[in-house]
Amino acid sequence: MPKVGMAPLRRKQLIEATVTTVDQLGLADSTVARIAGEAGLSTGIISHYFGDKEGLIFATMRKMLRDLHDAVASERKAAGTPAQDQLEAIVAGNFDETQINRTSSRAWLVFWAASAHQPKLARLQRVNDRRLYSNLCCQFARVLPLKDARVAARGLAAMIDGLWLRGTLSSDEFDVAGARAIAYQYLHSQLQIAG
Amino acid sequence: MPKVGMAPLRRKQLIEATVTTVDQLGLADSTVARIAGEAGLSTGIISHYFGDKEGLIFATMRKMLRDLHDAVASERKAAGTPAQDQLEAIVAGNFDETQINRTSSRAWLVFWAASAHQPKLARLQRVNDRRLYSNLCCQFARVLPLKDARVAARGLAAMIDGLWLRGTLSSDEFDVAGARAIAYQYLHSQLQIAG
Amino acid sequence: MPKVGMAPLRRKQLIEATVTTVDQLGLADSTVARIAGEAGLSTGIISHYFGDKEGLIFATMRKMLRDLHDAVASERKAAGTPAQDQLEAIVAGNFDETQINRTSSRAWLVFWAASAHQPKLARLQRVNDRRLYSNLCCQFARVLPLKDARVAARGLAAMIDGLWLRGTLSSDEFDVAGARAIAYQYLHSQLQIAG
Amino acid sequence: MPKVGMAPLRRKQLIEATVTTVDQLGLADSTVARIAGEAGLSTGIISHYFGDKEGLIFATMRKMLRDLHDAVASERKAAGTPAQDQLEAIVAGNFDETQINRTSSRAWLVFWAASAHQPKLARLQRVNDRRLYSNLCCQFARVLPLKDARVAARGLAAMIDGLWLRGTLSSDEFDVAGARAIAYQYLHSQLQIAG
DNA sequence: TATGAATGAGTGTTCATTCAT
DNA sequence: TATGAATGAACACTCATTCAT
Repeated sequence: MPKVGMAPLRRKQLIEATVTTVDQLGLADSTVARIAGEAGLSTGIISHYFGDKEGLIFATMRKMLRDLHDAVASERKAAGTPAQDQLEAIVAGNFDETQINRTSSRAWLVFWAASAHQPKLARLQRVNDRRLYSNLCCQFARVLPLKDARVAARGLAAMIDGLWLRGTLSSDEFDVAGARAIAYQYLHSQLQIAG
Repeated sequence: MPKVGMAPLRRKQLIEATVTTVDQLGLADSTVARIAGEAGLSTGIISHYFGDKEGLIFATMRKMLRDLHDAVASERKAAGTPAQDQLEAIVAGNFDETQINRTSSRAWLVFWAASAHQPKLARLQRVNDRRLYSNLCCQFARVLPLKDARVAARGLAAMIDGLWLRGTLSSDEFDVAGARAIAYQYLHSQLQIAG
Repeated sequence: MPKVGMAPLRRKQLIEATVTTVDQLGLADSTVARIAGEAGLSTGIISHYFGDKEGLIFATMRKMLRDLHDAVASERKAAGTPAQDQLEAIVAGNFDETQINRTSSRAWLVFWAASAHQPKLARLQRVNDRRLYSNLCCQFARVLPLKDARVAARGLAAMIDGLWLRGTLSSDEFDVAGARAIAYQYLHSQLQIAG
Repeated sequence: MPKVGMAPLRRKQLIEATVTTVDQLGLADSTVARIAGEAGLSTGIISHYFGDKEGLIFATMRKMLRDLHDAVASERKAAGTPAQDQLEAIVAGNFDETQINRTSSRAWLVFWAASAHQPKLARLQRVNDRRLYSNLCCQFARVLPLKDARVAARGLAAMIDGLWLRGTLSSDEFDVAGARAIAYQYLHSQLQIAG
């Protein structure tokens, strides 16, 4: 008799195996056989649950975006309501441990690059970009003129992504505290324009 | 005697075809046949001049780094000697037209991601990272205490890369002027700490 | 569950197809596509069962050595215990129908030549050479002084291989009876040294 | 002005480079580029002097046969006229230093195997086989009934080839003296049948 | 629900050959 | 006479996908 309710478990297993494999080998060398092997399952299972490899990659990137969203939401919930608190929470969420660990961040980089040539991934990535910008913009607009808020949002978004990118590509350990400090400093300098 | 002196021309042709193809199709779909076809040459020529595909990719990334270096060097030569002028020149060089055009910048992104799993590319990319940081640090150190200079350099490097990354991934045209303004503003805010 | 227990059948099919193809075309023209086609299978199956072409060639040579060993063992089992009987059985085994038919013997020649430049094949071939020599030496030593036994063994081994080689390269049908007679005559002449 | 009379020199250079390369790499890995490189010449030169690769291989095998013929002829000339002297000279010629050195003998083996699937090489090899047999037969027939002479010739030819084959494939140094002794012993045993 | 044997199109690479010089 | 740049067909091998079980 077939086991029932395996679907969510299998999907989770396969997505985690994909992140791990992509981190270790890159997207080009992440064959379905290796991903399935990493999950301790057979190759056929992937088409069973995700249609094809592209579907698995898509689901994996979507899951990572959801995790990032959750990390930010969690920080914001815990923070105070003032604009500065909320902005700091967004920064903190983006540098959350779940986001900047080696495995995740290298997978992120790979998916970003892939999104340049895969419309479906590009759509996901763009939603994410826009959300970060619009979240920042919203908060800055509470205390800055809209024009300044937009610039500040763009600058802080770039700062976050840039710190993350350089941290990921660096051979050294990601200096999270330093990165956060730099982002906060920028954030505060933008808020002081208001004062 | 056979045609002589073709080597530099052929190498240039093939490297340019690689950038074009990588921009259009991504690294995964940039087969040697397509690159050679883009260059109007045969597949065999690639191994003739670059050994194998990896050699061609490596040479292409190195050429892009050289171009970036040239763009920065050119801006710095044209700028005044004060730290602020030199720092602005470094920013300007990184947002030079040759660097932020769609073709180049998408190829850049692809190579960055690839460097995460190809040691040879990683070395090139790391040299580049370090050079940007060290150039910035050097100039900041002329007017800031070393500790502050380091933070400012890390922040500005991240800002440059972040603006570039978001501009590249965005579906809209790269707003160079806006990006430069944001970077300059950050740069100036860091210098004012000194004053 | 997928079809199971196909492995031994497929391996057998592919090895036989290899012998056939090597006989007909030589090793250089025995492409994996042709071997797979001869077996009525696809090219991918070769790497599935043998890793790569080299693995298939190795397995094929090993199988041929096993067949030769079996032919000799079978003759020796059927023969009497005296040294002369055993020696004749060894000769007979080497000229067994399974060994001197056109297909096998031409494949043998090809593998011998290939073993000169492929260490793995060389090892197989050397084990075979040594076994023939040591089997002969053992039996001769029962009735001859060791020194004479060694010479006789080397001579008879050479005679067997030489007759086989010339029979294979000849354009005429292999005259097995004649070859066996010449080998027996040499064998008897060596044994008479004892008497 | 073009150099004249280079043809014989170039042909010699290329043939020697072919023997060397075939010994070191085998026929499959002896590309025209490597052979030409070994000779210190360019690839184009081969088609210039030999038409194509096949022509070079053919010329090389023919040269080796000529060398063998010369070695035997030289020994026979130096030997007495009696049948036994002539037969011993034929054996000696076949085990001449020029024939059993590692380079030559491994090239021989390769060409033998190749002749199984290349009609042009097969013709050369067959002429050689027949010549050895017929030379032996001729001499044996001077002292033995024709029927016995034929058997003796076939046996001695096989003995010579077999000793050579096993000496070549062996990992140890070729024991020429031992090989010659075994061949002489067989030769003498055949002649004694007459007495 | 899950397997993994089997496929065959697609890839990077090699190499004999050609030919302008 | 001699070169070596250039070609493109042929090759071994990989891998996403299918499907009988």
